[in-house]
Amino acid sequence: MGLVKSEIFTHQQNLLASFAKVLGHPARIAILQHIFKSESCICGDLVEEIGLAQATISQHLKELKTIGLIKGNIEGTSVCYCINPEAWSSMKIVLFDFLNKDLNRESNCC
Amino acid sequence: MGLVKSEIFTHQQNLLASFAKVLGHPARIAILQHIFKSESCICGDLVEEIGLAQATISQHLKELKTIGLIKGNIEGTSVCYCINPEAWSSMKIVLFDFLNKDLNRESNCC
DNA sequence: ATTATATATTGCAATATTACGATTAAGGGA
DNA sequence: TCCCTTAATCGTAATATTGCAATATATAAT
Repeated sequence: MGLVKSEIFTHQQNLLASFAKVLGHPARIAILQHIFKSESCICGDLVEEIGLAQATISQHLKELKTIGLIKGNIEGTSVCYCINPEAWSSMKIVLFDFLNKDLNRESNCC
Repeated sequence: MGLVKSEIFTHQQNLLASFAKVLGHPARIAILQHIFKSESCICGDLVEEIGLAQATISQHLKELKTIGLIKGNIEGTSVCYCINPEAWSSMKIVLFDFLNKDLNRESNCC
C-alpha cells in the first residue's frame, strides 16, 4: 500500500485533493509567496531565500510545474518562474467552492 | 530525511501547509463532503459510503480530528462526527488570504 | 453474563515524500 | 576553447503515508 485508491473517488475529489496536496508543504508555500511578493518573475534566488538545498528547491518547483501552477521561462543561464494565472484561477474555484460549503449550513448539532 | 524542515519556515507557512496537507487526500475530502451533505452529524456510514476499510476510514477521521476540523461525539455505541465551525472558519481565513494573493497583481511577465 | 454492533488501535507491508550530495546539461563570458 | 554559473536530474537514505487484517474497547440488547 502507501498508494492512494484514486479510482474509488470522483474526478472532482481527486482534483481538489491534488491541489491541496501540492500546497501541503511549507517550502512550496514559501516559493509561491516569493513569486507573488516579487513584482515580476523570480529568477532562482529561492535557494538562498529559503534555506533548502538547490536540488530540493528544484524538486519542489517541479511539483508546482507538474500541476501547472507555475511556468518556467529560460532566460539566458537562469530560469524565470511565474504563476500560471489560468491554473491558479481554476485552483481557486475548486477550493473556494469546497471551502464555502459551510455557508449552506444553518446549524451544527454537536 | 523524509522529514519536513518546519523550523526554517514561519508559523503562518507551516499552518497553511498543515491545513492544505490534511485536505490533500480524496478520502478526507469525501468524508468532509459527506458530513456537509448530511443535515446533521454523520454516524459511521462512511465505511460503506466510501469504499475503504473501516480501519482506514478511522485513521483518516483521526487526522481530521487532530487538526481540529471535525469533532466526534459518542452517541451510544456509535460516534457522531461533525464539522468544528471555528476551526473550519480559521482554515478558510488562512487559505483565502493566501489564494487571493493574485488579486494584488496586475500583470504577469511570462 | 453473553452476544452483537460500532469504532479505535496495533502491527505490518507497500509505496510516497523529503532532503541532499554528486553529477549532468546548457549558456555566457574571458 | 575553457571555465563559471545556473538549474535539472540521479541516486540514495531517512521518514511519512496509505491501506488493511487482526485485535481491542466500549456500549447496547437479549
